[in-house]
Amino acid sequence: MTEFTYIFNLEEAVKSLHDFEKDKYLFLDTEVAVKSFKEIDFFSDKVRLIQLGNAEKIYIYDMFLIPEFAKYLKEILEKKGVVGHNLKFDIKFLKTNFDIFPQIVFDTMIASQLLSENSKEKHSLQAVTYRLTDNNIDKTQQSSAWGLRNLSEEQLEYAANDVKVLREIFPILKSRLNQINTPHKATGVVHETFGLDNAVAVVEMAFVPQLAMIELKGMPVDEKELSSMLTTVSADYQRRYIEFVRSSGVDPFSPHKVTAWLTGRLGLKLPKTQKGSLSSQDSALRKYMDIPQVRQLIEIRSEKKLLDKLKELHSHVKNGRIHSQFRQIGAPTGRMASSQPNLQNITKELRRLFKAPEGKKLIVADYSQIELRIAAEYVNDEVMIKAFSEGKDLHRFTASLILDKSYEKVSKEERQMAKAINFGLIYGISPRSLMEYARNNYGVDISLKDAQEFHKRFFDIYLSFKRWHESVNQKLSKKHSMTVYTLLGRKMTVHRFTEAVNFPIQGTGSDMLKMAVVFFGKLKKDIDASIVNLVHDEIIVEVAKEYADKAKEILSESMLRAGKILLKKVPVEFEVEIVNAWAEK
DNA sequence: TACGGTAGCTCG
DNA sequence: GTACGAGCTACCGTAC
Repeated sequence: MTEFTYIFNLEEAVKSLHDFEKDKYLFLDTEVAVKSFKEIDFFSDKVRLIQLGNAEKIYIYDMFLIPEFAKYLKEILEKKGVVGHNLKFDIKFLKTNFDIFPQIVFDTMIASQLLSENSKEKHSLQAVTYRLTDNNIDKTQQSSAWGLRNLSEEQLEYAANDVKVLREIFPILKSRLNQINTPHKATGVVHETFGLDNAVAVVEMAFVPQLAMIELKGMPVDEKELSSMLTTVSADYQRRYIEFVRSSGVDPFSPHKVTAWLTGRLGLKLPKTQKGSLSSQDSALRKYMDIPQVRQLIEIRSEKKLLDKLKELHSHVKNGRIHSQFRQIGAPTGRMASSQPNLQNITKELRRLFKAPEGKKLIVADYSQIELRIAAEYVNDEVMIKAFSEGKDLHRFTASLILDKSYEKVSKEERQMAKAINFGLIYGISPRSLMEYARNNYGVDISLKDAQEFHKRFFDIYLSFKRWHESVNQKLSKKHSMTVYTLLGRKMTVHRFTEAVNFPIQGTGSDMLKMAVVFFGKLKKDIDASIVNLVHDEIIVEVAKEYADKAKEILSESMLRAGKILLKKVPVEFEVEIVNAWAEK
């Protein structure tokens, strides 16, 4: 049994707050009356209960009965720290229902994810509680009818219990995070309020409310243009699909029938997939592009993809905006993942549909070659650091050294090839894969012999990269696993070579982006500017026209500050532009 | 009919 | 000796 007090009287509610006067932070949870648990609507669904607790007391406030209490809660929730599980959810509802926006938070879900050594581990409150305390909490009431006039004793007991377990898991998570030494000292209000010393955790916690606001704001989209494009593409696709089936007698989306037709009727030679069946993927067909039927097949497939993406986007538009969901730690590296819809893999062609509304502008900013810069800093490669310091284009620079020609004389194609080498080789790509990678991604044909030569020359030029790979290989062959860190101190135990070399680079990139977002949130103050999308090394801000220049300045300052904290030897560069649409840079 | 795995494409 | 990290759709085999 959990001790709690259920409060549905304003006077009693206000009085109860005296018990929290001395606390620096409180434990919080909310229960929401939703129309559909499958499709939670943060704008129209209503918060029923707000549970607040400290070390001694747990109060359950019935917000259906005392809505006026919100203004008192706003006072303390925006001033004190708040501990909760998956607080992005609660923050969004507190914001839409009561205009309450807690910013000093400790999220136990995020903490658990940061500590996790196993990517398959679950991080629900139930799972985390079970792992840390062996206490198996009952979640059957979670999706009960929170809109009922009279809540049952079970419901109230359940609501209080979530706060009780928060109280138990918080100190365990905090102390485990504090046991990890991070190269940068934790500072700021989150560090001070919770006694949280882990710099990565401090950044992640400060990021939670920022992400909540990004989701609520949504990405602006030109609904009219999206609809008309959908109509046009749909008609064109149907016409071409029918024509293709009529002339070839084959369904272009049945891999089995397509490969049989390509090899049998057209006499093509096709590579095998991993499981041994014939592959008809575009990269395998590219060399047969001069055969009209093959070209038509490729075009139909690509138009179908376009059509599907248009449909997906269209289905998510609400009042001219798309409110995608972000998982804050979508990958172990700290990168986010976006879904419903994924706004992180929108093609260049479709980016023009994302337009600032009337009277607004978009600011599109992205770090330049950030992973290479991070890699140079991380392995402390003098040659690469020098090249970056001199403001050289690294792809051109690599090409000039590998091909042994002057920097100025490197052709566009040679630069493209070096780009493939730079990105591939810092992660230990093999010569064979390099050859395929260069062809598939950069349209550059090189022989296996050339690939082997370039592979060797890359490591001869960038000696620290060679030493890095050797050292990782050595450690992994000695033991089954090794622990790797980002430049901020994000930690992971890895078992494979590729993970060991990728994690610090990609992870530092996400550290940097999250820090930049946190800085922007602090610096922008009252300017009417909101982040509307994040794509790994890119920040997109929507801002009122008159503040566009100011917001651009603040965004630049934020990105620079984040970059300079993590990169001491390599200069940070980024592009920032004020635009109407999220079109090509 | 529902679910899980794979292939193939998009992005950084 | 090995590029890495995601999401979404379609297909296909398996379980109910």
